[in-house]
Amino acid sequence: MAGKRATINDVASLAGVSIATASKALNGRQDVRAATRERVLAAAAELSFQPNALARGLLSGQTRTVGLLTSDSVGRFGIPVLLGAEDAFGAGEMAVLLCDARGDAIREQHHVRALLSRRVDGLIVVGESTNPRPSISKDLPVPVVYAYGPSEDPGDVSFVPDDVGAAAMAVQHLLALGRRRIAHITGPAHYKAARDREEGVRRALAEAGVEQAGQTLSGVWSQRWGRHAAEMLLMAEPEIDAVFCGSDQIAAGFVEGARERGRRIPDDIAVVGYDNWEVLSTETRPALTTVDMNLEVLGRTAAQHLFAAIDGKATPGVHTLPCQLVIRDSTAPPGIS
Amino acid sequence: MAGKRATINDVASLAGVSIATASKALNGRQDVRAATRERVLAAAAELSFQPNALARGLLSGQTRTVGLLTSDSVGRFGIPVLLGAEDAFGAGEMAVLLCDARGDAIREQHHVRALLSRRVDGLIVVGESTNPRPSISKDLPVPVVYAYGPSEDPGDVSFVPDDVGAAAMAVQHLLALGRRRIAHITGPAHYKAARDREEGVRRALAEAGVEQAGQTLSGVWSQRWGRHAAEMLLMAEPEIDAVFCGSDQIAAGFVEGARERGRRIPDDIAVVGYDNWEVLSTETRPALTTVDMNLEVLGRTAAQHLFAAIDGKATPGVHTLPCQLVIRDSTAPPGIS
DNA sequence: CTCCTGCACTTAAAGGTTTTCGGAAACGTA
DNA sequence: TACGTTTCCGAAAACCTTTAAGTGCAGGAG
Repeated sequence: MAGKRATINDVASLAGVSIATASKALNGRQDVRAATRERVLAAAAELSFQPNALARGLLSGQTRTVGLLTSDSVGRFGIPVLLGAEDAFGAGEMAVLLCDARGDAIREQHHVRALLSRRVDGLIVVGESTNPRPSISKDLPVPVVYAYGPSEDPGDVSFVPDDVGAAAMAVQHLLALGRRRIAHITGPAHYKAARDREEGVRRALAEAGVEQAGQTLSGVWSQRWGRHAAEMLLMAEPEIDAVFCGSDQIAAGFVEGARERGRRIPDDIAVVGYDNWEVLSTETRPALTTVDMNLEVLGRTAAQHLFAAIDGKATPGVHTLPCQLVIRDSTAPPGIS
Repeated sequence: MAGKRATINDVASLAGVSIATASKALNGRQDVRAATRERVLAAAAELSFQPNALARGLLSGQTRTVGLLTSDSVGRFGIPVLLGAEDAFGAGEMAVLLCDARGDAIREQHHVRALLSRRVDGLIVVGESTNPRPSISKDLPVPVVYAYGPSEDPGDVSFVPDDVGAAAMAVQHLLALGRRRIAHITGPAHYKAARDREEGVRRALAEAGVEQAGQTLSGVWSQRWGRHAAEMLLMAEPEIDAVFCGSDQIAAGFVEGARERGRRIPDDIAVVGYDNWEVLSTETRPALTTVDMNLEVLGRTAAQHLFAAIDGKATPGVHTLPCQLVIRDSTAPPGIS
């Protein structure tokens, strides 16, 4: 802990110039003689001078700081988005002020006020699910971008993964493997993610003229439910040859349950998961074919559009970003496994 | 996006007082008449005035902001620490500026400079492992606290989980269950965490006068290694009745491998994991008895001590925080399972 | 010689808030 | 009335940086 920090004043007097000249020299302005600039730079280095971002921000009205407001403490979806955003910002010298509202609207309001008082240039709001959430953008003096969970207000800027398209892609993959008795196990129906993925399944099957094997099974997003669903499904529809699961946890549970009932994965039943949560998707046996929502890309995109919005070029609406199917052993063709 | 933001000047003129009086009224100072204070508060509410934290910080030299510097992008350990810190700060109106160095020293330096230029009041450095890391505190004008990964400099303030004690506790738990042929499978020996946990095993066994079953098996922190280790171990030491694993991933793999070889968990072999990574520890069958490092508590403690250090009351040294054994089915007494 | 131009630098203002100090009014006391 | 005390409020400085405007000087053109 050194003493008082050097100001541009100290630099100027050490270099024997005025603070205006010092400022110009440090910022690379042109009307400074090379020799003078050299002296100033040397003085700054000597004092290890760091310009005070507060003073600069006070003057310019720009803090080069954005607030990131997340609701899911556990961070399973928020973290990749955060990393993507931090990545996009890091390149441009931006900083991220992180706040966790813990799903509490009051706390969220509180955090928004605190961020505004710190004069952030913009806000990214990360939802805990893809369900639309109340807008906070009303009367806010800075632009806001919603990531993962879109705003209810279509005038806001939101970025969400294309759950419908991804589910369709997963089913098309199963169809391409020759599977025709395809079932779907997913999470609670009050999740838009569950409904969207079901919709994608329906579309892909309709397009191919194939009937879904049994009803969609809605439960929770857990491994336990996957095991339980395996029991029920294999009882009701014993001849299924493929299952698309709404999460990797469900898929891992299904694999376990199906194997206990003597089904081989992927030979008897091909399985596709969702989320590409590495600890599950790559470590289970067989490794899971699964949908990767590209959340880091989503976060980066949201950050880039926040930049644009700060510069006045907002692009209102809910933008869906494509997902990616990561193919692994759980849908390998029969001959190979 | 409203127009220009209200300043205390606007509030003062709307209330018909000077800015000094407005400031005093807003900050609850005593030498303001009640009626005047009322007028000022009403004016502030009317304009939805938010004091400019930059101006305030410029004057007071305190930004009520701390920097959190993390190295592990994946965030398995960083995130809980971050949440704990955010929790401790949130209560006191502090904000967290998040930076991810991605394990790159250059980038880290860059971030430190950026944070310093923003005049953070302090820094928390979160390591990616418990291996000691180079200090950054030298000549820094603000206090620094290290969490999870301690600083190499004993003059710094560091908080780490008590890996030795936790491993001993895990082994004592197995001994209390009557197990006497206890093996240990863990991660790479260049991790201090692996060496510490091994040391804890050694101490607990020595104290009880029990020999370890076979050599400690060092591999990687993966489920795959756990499966592989199960094969090797059951070949070399077929009569083991308990295994302490260096991570939940290894434990999950071991359970799988042991079961394939006909061992029942926990009846034949009791298993203890490490990390309490919920997706593994609660969802596997049987649910894993495991060590919880209380990382949120660690983060919160680090944050609180950073507060203290900001106030000039630093407590140098490496402080170890106790872990907690979470007992689940994988070590249930024989009769019950 | 005067005027103009361009260069290198300085002065001063601005940005929003807090705080110290001083002033004015009201009130009580002699 | 004169004076001291209390209460409430205002003027101005301070924090640090950037930038518009201005100053002084040298050299070239007329």
